[in-house]
Amino acid sequence: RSTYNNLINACGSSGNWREAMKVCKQMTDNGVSPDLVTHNIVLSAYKSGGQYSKALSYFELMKGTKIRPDTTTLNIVIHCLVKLGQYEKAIDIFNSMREKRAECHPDIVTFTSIIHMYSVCGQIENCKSVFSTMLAEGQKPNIISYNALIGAYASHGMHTEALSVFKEIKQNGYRPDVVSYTSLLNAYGRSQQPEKAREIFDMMKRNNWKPNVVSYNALIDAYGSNGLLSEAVDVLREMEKDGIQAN
RNA sequence: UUUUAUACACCGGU
Repeated sequence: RSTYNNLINACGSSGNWREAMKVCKQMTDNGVSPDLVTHNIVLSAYKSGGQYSKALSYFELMKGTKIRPDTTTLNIVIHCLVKLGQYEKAIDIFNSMREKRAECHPDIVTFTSIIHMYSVCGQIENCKSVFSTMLAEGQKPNIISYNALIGAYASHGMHTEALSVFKEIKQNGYRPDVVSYTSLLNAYGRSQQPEKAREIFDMMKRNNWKPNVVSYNALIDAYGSNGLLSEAVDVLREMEKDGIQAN
């Protein structure tokens, strides 16, 4: 079964969900029954292939089996619901997970997904409150959850709030990573402060992080969308000089 | 051992 699971996963995580499903069928044809991990891998295969509705249908089928979903299952389902804009349903699942007698409870991934969801649907205040709820429920944040919060503020140009989360990361003994810096950079780019964006970019380098193609793109965008076209082009050169392939 | 969360741009679809 592990062999099949690995094979399905190999197909699915490379975006090849059709192939993943073929292997899945082959597995049952050969008398090997899927387990919870198989189901999660299949859901994940649909998710990676952008087949969110198919994932939800599969989840419905799964409910008719003896295999109970776990937190990972529900996390994938929430992810798909958010992609489809079905925020209410995502919240329903989240709330049901938070009930005391629930079979599986939210973990750090669940909370991060919900923070991201509120960011996507523009309810930024809720990002912060979900983060606070998470802490109150004894779930320690990690760099990804912090980044989700910075990203939420950044996507709305709320640089002051983004910066305060960035500082909080350090105060709590974590180290901001490339995503943290790039998100903060975006917060400035989207609030018409390209020079501040550049400062963050340079700070990232000084702290021994290698900006990746996303970071460079973000800086180019910070300049470009604020009318500083020659600076934007200069970044492209800087990028080549630093050995980062433009995309 | 295998499954889930966060950053940019562009393009296409509804």
